[in-house]
Amino acid sequence: MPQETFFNLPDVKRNLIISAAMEEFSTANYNTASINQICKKSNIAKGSFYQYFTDKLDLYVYIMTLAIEEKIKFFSTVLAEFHTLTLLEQIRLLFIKGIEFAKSHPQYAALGEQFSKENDESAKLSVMKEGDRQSESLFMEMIHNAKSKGEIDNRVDPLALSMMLQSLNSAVNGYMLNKFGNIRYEYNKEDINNFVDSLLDIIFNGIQSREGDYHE
Amino acid sequence: MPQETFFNLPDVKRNLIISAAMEEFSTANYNTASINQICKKSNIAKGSFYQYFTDKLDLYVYIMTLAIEEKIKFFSTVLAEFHTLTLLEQIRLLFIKGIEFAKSHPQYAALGEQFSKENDESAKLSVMKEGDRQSESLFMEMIHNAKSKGEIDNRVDPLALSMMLQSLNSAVNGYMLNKFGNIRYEYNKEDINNFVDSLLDIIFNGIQSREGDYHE
DNA sequence: TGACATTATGACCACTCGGTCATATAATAT
DNA sequence: ATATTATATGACCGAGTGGTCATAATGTCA
Repeated sequence: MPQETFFNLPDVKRNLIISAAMEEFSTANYNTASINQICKKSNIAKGSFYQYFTDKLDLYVYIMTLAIEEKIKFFSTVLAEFHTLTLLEQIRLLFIKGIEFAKSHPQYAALGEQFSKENDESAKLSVMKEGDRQSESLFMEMIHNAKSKGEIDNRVDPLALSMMLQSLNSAVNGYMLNKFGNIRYEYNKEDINNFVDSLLDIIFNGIQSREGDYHE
Repeated sequence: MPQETFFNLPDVKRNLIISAAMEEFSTANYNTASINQICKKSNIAKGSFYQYFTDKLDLYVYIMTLAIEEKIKFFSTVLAEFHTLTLLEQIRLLFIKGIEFAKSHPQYAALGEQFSKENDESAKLSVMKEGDRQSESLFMEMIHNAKSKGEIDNRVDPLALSMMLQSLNSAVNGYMLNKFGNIRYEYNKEDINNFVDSLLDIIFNGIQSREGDYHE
């Protein structure tokens, strides 16, 4: 955690440092990101930086924690109404909300992307000790719930499905980010919904030839 | 491409350099990987290195190209008999072979992992200019083939399915690598087969409750 | 043996890195 | 005005980076 000095800073200055750091860590990985650059971008002296943060790792964990908190806040309203929904609706909501988050918080999304690619194990561990961990078990919980309600077939392997959903979730985000990175979200809302529904259709109905209409 | 001098080297020495470089590039990303370390590991002087390769990028592209060629060689026999198989068999074969490749060529697999996480865009571009590109269109081709044969439902979105397969393919590999990284492959052959089949079952039949047996 | 081309070497260059520290400045309290 | 505390600063450190180059060693002909 940053020193008290950092939080005593005027808001403008503190936010400047934060956004400079976010820019750096969303562009480069832990080892490549440069404290010097962050200092330059935020117009503070090197010595000042080390009065706010004990070291590079301290800053890294702080920034990543901010991103995680923002994401949790964004998803909290969704999760609250989860128990009223079917598995299809739940997954759909998670996918759509994930894309929405990336659209409305591109900086945070880029930080998450970087983090998932991070090479430095100790940096990764330090961040994970601080928060998160829930998304993995979230899917598992959803699956078990749905199974007990008879929403999904008994033959489905929960572990395989969970891995599948996790993988798809991040793939969809990455895909959308690359594809529509610079276009305004509103414009593609329909496309995105259609794409997500196509994915869900595969997951729920399979790809094998089937006769007639959806037998839902 | 390396200089002629490099290929004139005695096999032992040349291979030592190659394996030292592979070790480095499978552990660190492009910017973090160190020429100095590679020289130390392979017992050559810095000056010698720069008589073999024009610069770091030259070495990087060369090493990655070797890995790609090895992977293509490994898959070529499989691809040759593809036209005789159903989509299910094709996908199954790709998944299983992918895991086998990672097991029997862990170094190459690690290089691929690193490459997929690479931050340096110019390094990535240089490698892609040199080879590859096929896996993306391979899935699409398979899907269109299967559709024309009536193997999969008309309602399935080819793009969504292609992305799904790609994503799952790499996820399965990463998952297996993490899970069984240090255990011998033979030991888990059954587990792996079962897991892949669970995934394929979901893809082909969906997860929605269905009555009776597989209606294949 | 001597001439010539090929390969090997490591000190050296300019640069960047994360981190330190003595010192200067500003703010607050007495 | 003085003493005390909190903040700001940038030169400096040791280490590592990719890359260069004059020089030394080796191999190959005549």
